[in-house]
Amino acid sequence: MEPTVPPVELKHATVERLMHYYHFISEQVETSGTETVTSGEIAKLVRMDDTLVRKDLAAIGVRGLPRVGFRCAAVVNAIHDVLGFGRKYRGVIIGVGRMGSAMASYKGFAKYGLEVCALFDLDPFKMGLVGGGNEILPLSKLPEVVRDQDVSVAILTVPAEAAQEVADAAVAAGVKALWNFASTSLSVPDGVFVRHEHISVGLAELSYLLKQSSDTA
Amino acid sequence: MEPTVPPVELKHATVERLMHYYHFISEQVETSGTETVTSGEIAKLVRMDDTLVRKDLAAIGVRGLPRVGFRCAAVVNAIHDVLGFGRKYRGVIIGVGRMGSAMASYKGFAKYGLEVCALFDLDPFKMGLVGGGNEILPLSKLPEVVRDQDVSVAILTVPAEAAQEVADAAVAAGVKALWNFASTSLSVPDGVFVRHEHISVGLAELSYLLKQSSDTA
DNA sequence: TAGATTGTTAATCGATTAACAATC
DNA sequence: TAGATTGTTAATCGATTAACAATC
Repeated sequence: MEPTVPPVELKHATVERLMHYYHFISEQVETSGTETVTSGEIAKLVRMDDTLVRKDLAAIGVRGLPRVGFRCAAVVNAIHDVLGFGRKYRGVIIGVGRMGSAMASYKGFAKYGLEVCALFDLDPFKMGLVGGGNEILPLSKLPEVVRDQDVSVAILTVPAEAAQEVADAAVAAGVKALWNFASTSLSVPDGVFVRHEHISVGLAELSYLLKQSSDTA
Repeated sequence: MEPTVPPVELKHATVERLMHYYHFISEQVETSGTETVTSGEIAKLVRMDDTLVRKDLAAIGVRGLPRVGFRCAAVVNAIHDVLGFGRKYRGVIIGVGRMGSAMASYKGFAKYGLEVCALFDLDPFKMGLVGGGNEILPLSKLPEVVRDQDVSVAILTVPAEAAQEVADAAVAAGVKALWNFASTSLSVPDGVFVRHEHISVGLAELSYLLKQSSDTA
């Protein structure tokens, strides 16, 4: 039996838009139990053109019905499948400071397939402490854990100064992707994916926005 | 005296790229003390075309020198000025759970002009506790604080279910921008800026990436 | 049926890249 | 001077939007 979802190559921006639809439609279904949604409705709420919504949905193989729209469940399932939320993959958190601790006890990762299976820190005084059900290990154990538990992702919540060093260790240990929460650039070999979650980009946008509005005012 | 930096309207993507240059050049200066940098060098490290780098720098009024490149200090200062990092503005954190606590004690906001001046929570048992030097207040105090301390930004670190309600309260209290860390969409009136810091978008990208690479393998 | 909404092709728009003269 | 690098115009590319026939 063929999969309902065709193989697709999605752009970064498309993934972001799909997540937007995903949230929006899931919320709609939860709160008002709607069965169907039109591209126009989605477009209005996410403030974009309805054609683009239809294009995006067509790209992931969802078909709508004229006069009716799209089945909410079909859209949500298609996004779920295309983005691979049903697959399980494992990650480790490196750097158990405030941010790392918060991440370690966050329960929302599993919904998208990510299981955090170990915590690491550079500080020897933290060894053995427990966060979110996992013991904190020394970085020297990283290669072993990555290999034995088939870890794909290293979540970096270390200070900016330590980020490159830790990234190198994670890459050497064999992770396929880095999820970087440190405010710094990282250089990694080709083939390793890096997702930067720079809080400073958000800050920059806010700062710029407020400057603009005060300039205009 | 005219400002050295012309008034500019920057796109979201441009702000993001500028931050990338900003980090990269600052790091270079710190570690190797370089005085100048060429568009080609920047381009290589941030993996884009050098023409685009020159366009971006031209847009914020930085001029380079043929055969030499751009003065690092000039670039960093121009970005600093255009994005308004020198201006002070105030924010409040609403929702002092793990994430909110981590944010409350984060020292990196000031570098970009943001000062966190108050914490709020819905939980009456948290009232009076202190995080990052600020006492936790009930949400009922929000309008007063926003007015008296000229608060521009509300940082939302509440659970997704509470996000819309809290957003409404913040907008009613008069903030100009919301910085949303809850995994949910928000609807706000026109004129209020929302920056979503959806961790689930990052998760979606990782999930999709790992799915793709396992499909190809 | 009539009409709203889809799916898709064509047109537009903007962003990126190529090319190259100007310049230090 | 020779040549590397800038600044900028022109060309390309891709993404968004408009238009509209197909369809339920």
